[in-house]
Amino acid sequence: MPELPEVETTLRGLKPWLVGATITEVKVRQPALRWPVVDNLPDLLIGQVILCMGRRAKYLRLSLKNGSLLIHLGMSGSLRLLSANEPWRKHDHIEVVVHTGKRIRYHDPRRFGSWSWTFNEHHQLTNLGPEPLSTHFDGNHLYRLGRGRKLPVKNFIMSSEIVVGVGNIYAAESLFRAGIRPDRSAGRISLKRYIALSQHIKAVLRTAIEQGGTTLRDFVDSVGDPGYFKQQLKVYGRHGRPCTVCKAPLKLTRLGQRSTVFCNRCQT
DNA sequence: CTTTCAGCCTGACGGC
DNA sequence: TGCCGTCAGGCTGAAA
Repeated sequence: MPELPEVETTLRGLKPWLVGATITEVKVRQPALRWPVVDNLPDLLIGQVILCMGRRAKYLRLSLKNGSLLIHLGMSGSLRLLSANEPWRKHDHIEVVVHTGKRIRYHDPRRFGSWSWTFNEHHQLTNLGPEPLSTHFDGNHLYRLGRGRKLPVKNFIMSSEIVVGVGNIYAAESLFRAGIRPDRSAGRISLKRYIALSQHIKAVLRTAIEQGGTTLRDFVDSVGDPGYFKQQLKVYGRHGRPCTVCKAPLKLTRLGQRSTVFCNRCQT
């Protein structure tokens, strides 16, 4: 599934081909995504120049003169860069063609993703916490915002108003590396441990971005390879199997309707 | 205010 | 073999 590293990799791959290009064609075959795609999207985009592209949280933003397009890949979305017209595959929902002939295809079986247009500010981007890899995110930030909060620390670090881009996989992995139980209350964790946790979150995400950059470098031809970080996962998807540190069987629990794996001995 | 939870959607998988 | 239930997951908005 697209986590922050895949979104970042997608951005880096598409940018050179799209920034500065003029949109010549837009086809929406399936507008029923997370939110309905506006029906005049082609009119809004055709003839416009893509001025710049960026990422905020797990959103990709394409800035045009009149406004901007915000794309979220949801659970199963991917963007493929095509050099020529290709037959539409099942679950290909949207295509954007630019004047050079390059085209991007949006593919999303579960349709949890979104394409939203705005003339000014995207409301989805307000109330977002800092980027995890920025200097605005550190142990002090987590400690300060965690005071008085009773929810489990895993849910806390997965909240986008606290910090963005930490999904279920990376939350579990960084908590294991920091030795913190995922069900511990956010308000009952020391500054020292939050400093360690923030550092592990950064390290895990950085590694995954590097891996994405390696495995998905040719994402032009194949997108969404889910195996890129798998070898490095120490807890996610490994419940019942031995802890890599103490060999005790890893526990499975549910927090906030999310499956959560942890080591009952190493995480306290 | 904080926290919980249903809902969106398809494909994979297990049990019968 | 096929059918049916369950699960997976990010994010929102409503309920508690």
